[in-house]
Amino acid sequence: MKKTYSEENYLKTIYHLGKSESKVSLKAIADALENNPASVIDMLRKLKEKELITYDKTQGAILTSPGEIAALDIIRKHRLWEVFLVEKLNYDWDEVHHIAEQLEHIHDEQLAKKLDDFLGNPEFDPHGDPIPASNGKMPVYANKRLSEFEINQTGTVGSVRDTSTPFLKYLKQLNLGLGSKIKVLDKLDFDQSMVITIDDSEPKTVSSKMTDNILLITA
Amino acid sequence: MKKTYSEENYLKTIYHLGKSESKVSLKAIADALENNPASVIDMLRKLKEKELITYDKTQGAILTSPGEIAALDIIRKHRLWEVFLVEKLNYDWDEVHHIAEQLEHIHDEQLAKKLDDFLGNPEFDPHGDPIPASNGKMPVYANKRLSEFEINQTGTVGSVRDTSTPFLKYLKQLNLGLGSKIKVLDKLDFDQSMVITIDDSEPKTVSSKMTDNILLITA
DNA sequence: GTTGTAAATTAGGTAAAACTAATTATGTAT
DNA sequence: ATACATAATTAGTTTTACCTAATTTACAAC
Ligand SMILES: [Mn+2]
Ligand SMILES: [Mn+2]
Ligand SMILES: [Mn+2]
Ligand SMILES: [Mn+2]
Repeated sequence: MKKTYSEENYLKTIYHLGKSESKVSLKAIADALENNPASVIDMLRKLKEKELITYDKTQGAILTSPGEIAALDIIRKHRLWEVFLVEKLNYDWDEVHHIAEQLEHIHDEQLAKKLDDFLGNPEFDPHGDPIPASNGKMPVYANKRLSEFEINQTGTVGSVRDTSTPFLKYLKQLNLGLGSKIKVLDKLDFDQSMVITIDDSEPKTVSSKMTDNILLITA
Repeated sequence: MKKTYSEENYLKTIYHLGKSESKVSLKAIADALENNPASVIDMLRKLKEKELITYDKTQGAILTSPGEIAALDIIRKHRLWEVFLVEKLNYDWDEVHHIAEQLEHIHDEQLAKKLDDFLGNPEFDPHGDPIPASNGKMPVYANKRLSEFEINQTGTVGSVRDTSTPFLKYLKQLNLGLGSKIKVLDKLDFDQSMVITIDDSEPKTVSSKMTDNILLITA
């Protein structure tokens, strides 16, 4: 049962939203895909018809088992291609998302496996996100947000939750990348902003919006 | 002016047909794309509107300069991806065409150049077809059909004109590949079939349909 | 020059995936 | 309980890229 480009994007989005929110509402999907709610309900009915999701207004959208397998397959391909673009073609990590967004939809039975082998079976993509294995299993890794750190706690950057170009550009400018050592010097009560050091350089102040999107491996 | 997947396929097809036939008729395009003539005329008008081709029933379709640049860009990407699939992912040469058919439509300013560099700036794809440079220039190479050879003439296989899976499988079975040395032992007048040796092995008889699709470098 | 066939063209229609503009349902605040 | 705001849904429309079924044009054979 082959899926269209658009169906694949919906499944992927529902999967991602399901990880953070307890209910995947029609509105949330519409926002994530920047589509009109009227378009979204059409597609949700189509996916329901194909038994890739269940949907009703109170429960929201939930992937069925085949739906989740399909979503993980797209995510796997997306992240493998990102590794390829960065490791082999020398792209910067902030340039690859929109290309992987296209490459993830290439259909071929053997492609993901061959690409995976060629890349040396990487476990994480250039943003630190885990690459699902072909059986859908995810490696576990960085999981604590910088925003949840206490004063004086240290950790190593393992992943970023926002992969938009502006955010990644901002991190580059801060000299912050995967593997950077972070220490929290201070935490301001009134807006949750933090003063941190990155690899022991001069202290910098960062907003809660920033610290919420950095995941670390605790020391 | 970005192009759709479908527009790109039409431009590519018109380019290829223009190399072999003097007039690219609507019918020829319809056959090549396995589309209905009524669909083809719609698209030809759209491409004409965008000034990527000229078209009228007597002249047929002709690429304008921007149209040819676009076509060569798709062909370049197609052939570079085929090299990648064969050289890096270990696909066989008969498996890659339909994947390249998808990959050629990935849009990114830097991608073709980065891929080209990564592959070591190859001049020919796995089927021996020349890869246009970014300026549209084609390397020249194998150009004589086996069907045009005389008795006792020899040559080296440099390219195949038909890249369909059945044809390539047939060649594999004959033990014929790029670089194979061919000698013509006999040519049958009544159906133009030939008796040849491949790398000096036992003589084999091949049809004119086959010899028409093999291009050689003459010794 | 009539006739037959193939090629080109017209007219109208469909499916996918989006949209806008109402309308209805739901939940929260007063 | 009422009112307001937000979410969900309906109805109808658009664009792209196809289609089928006529119809018209071109051209070759006789
Ligand atoms: Mn990404
Ligand atoms: Mn996508
Ligand atoms: Mn090919
Ligand atoms: Mn194509």
